[in-house]
Amino acid sequence: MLQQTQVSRVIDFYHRFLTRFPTLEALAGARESQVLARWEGLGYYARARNLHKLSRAVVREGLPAEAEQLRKLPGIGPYTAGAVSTFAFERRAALVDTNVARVLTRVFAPKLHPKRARDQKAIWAIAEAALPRTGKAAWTHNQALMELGALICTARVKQCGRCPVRGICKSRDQE
DNA sequence: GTCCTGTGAA
DNA sequence: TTCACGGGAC
Repeated sequence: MLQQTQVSRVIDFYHRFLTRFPTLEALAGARESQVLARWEGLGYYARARNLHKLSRAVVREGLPAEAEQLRKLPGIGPYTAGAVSTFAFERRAALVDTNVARVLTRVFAPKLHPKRARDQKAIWAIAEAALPRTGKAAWTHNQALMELGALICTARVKQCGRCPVRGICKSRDQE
């Protein structure tokens, strides 16, 4: 649900969705039309169809922990694969969403453009290089990167004065 | 108009 | 590599 969709918009849909489909088995057993009905208004309906397909695959074969394996599931791209691997399994996996891409480019590589397709490889390379040694530390590191992007290093009004990494940031506001 | 915890198809 | 896909907030 969070793919290209703000957290504040997802929360209500998320709770209503889980009330209707409390388990993966419940979701897998539902008709696609029922799943789409609960998605109505959220947009990007391919996500609902993919999630439904995914539930059936995972009920059958289980949920892998490695990003490379997660990638094979419908609707799971590079970002979600990394997010599930690190947040659900505490693996040492990199993740780049729109927030992280913005934070990493601002801090380490101001010449890269976070939205530009041809810069994505370089941004992922930075994300890999910035990863701490252990999976547990990676969990915290990735959470911190995303929170920094969501709360401080935001797209419109960045709050450099409150930023914990302003000392090493290559895009910090001059005071 | 830009942005949001992107992905799959062309 | 580029593009369509939703909808709401700013």
